[in-house]
Amino acid sequence: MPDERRPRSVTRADVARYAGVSTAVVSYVLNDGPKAVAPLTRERVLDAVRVLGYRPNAAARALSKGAADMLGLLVNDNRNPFFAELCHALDQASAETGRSLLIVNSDRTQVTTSEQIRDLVSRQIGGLIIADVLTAREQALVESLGIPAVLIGPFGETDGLQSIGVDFCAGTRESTTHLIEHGYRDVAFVGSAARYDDRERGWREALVDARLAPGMLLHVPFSYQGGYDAGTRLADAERRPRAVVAASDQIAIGMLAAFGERGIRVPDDIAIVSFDGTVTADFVWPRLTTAVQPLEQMAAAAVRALLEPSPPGEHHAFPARLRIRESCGCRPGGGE
Amino acid sequence: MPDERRPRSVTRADVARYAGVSTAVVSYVLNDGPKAVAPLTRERVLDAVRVLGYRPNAAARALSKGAADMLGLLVNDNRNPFFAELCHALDQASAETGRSLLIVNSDRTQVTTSEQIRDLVSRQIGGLIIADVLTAREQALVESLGIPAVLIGPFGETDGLQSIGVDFCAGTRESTTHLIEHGYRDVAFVGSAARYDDRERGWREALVDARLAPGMLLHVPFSYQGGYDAGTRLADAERRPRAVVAASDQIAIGMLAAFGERGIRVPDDIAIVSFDGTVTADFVWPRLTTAVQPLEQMAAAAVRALLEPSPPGEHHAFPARLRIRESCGCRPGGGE
DNA sequence: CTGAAAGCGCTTACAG
DNA sequence: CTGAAAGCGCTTACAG
Repeated sequence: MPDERRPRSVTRADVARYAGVSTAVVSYVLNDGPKAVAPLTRERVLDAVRVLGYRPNAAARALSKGAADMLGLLVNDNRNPFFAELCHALDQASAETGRSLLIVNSDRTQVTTSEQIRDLVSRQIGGLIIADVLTAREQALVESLGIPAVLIGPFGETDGLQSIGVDFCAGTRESTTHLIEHGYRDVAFVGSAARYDDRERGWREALVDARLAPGMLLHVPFSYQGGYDAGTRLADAERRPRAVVAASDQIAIGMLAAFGERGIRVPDDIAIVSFDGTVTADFVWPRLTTAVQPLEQMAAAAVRALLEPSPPGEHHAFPARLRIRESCGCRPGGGE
Repeated sequence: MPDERRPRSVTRADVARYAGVSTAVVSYVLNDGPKAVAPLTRERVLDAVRVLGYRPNAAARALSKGAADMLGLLVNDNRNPFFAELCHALDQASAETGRSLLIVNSDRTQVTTSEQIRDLVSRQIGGLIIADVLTAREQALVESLGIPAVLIGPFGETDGLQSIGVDFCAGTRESTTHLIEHGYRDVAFVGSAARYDDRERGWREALVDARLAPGMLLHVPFSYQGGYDAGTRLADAERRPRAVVAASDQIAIGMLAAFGERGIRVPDDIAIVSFDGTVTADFVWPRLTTAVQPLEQMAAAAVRALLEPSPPGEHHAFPARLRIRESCGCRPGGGE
């Protein structure tokens, strides 16, 4: 028996020969076009494919068509729970259109993001999903490359690119109002200093609506550590707020750790609401009341935006939905 | 000005023309081989590349070479924090060899894992990393495809495939022993029923070493929910154990929620150690004492195993390192 | 050290 | 409805 390892894979020509047709016809039936094929011929081809175990070579197809059945995703760090969930949703959504997702983390030191974008494009991706903040230069690069692109995540809207997000302002306003309805008058906010982020504004507006004085405002990175640091500062404040709005679940969880460490009880000593609706928020104690982002819908919209692009600059904001749990002081499932 | 969108990209032929050489020479300099090129010619080519802003077409290259500069990764669910960190490490490791990572989640209902494997291979990936449990059929498929493959994660070793993991038995044995040294005599174990998982054995051996009676044993899925359920059962047990070994951080965190909900204090009422060393373990309260898996090293080893394959069946186990924090009853950073 | 040319496996006008 | 053939942009023996 000759060397059988990595058998030269069967090619379109083999299928054509076996079925007694031209390779063109094989293409037509496999791609359902662009030409019609007689039902009987079609059956013969399909049969040959089955018998031979034929699989098209995606690279050849990509070269020929000038486009691979792949989408690119640029994300800062797929370990961040929110982005991990977003990646997953995007993988699903793009798989539903028969495309694979090439995920690239931009938090790498050896390579610039521009390099990564160029690399993605050289792989003939059909579109680029950006779940990351881009510098003006980088965005200009993306626009000049001429491939469909869409921004997704908490990065606001921008001229020149389509974008998908949620209504952060309304979401935070609602959760802040919820806290106020619990009777807390002194409501702090912990979020990022990013100017594209509307969560701070939502919090502010809710306080104004309720004619409350502005609460304590802390800017930290979007991470457990950021939340932990904020929690520490809140705990040590001369007048500790009675409630706090966290801009993300991660921040809230970091705060929980800082509070736990100091014996500060949530929600009894300080109530918390947060944003995102990641799974982890449901498995800390107390469970987090959080504004849930509809990731599946957002992901589907992002993929759609690549396949049938809208005008650049167009922004689609989905509503967040407040999920009530224990951290705000409610007793869901308790005595309702 | 004519239509400038998506300018026909500059090709190797353009570069060759501009530099006044053949396309072969362009290839030689860009790939550093297989032929040598005169220094001056080389400069001319490099210059042309710069001036024209040339980028090789990866699809053409893949077709020509029969291999894309891509590695495939099959993972059950990239949202699981441990696997999210593993994905990230693998992305880094493969990027370091100039390859992109095509990540595919197998937790999809519309498509079989075998289909996903075939799809990956049709994209001409240079190797397949499997961070997932495979059925015998699926593994046979991988082997028959003849591409380099490696199993990574808590899935043990297997004939026919190279694999990378950590020494679960020793790791758990060490953490269990640590608990015992705290004076706890009644140590439970919460893990999976998987026969490839050696963590249960490590726990058992530590108890035997200490001449302790076997503790309570619970089998649950590797998830927050699994941990939560286990925590509930532990809490409701007629004789609640004094300490528990969790097979993963996620399980431990789920247990923490169940305990928190019932007012059971950790570590005062029940001490916990877990496994994995994910970031989240450091930001719950109490912080988890956990056996850390050296993900970067494991990822690098996995990529290496693809590029210079070892004999199938070969297994490389890395040691886990116990990270002491508060959940076991220690006071790290406290009064040491 | 360099070039002309075949080939990788597809897709798709162009004829019939 | 089907086929012969050019072309996608690379790589790499094969000559010189």
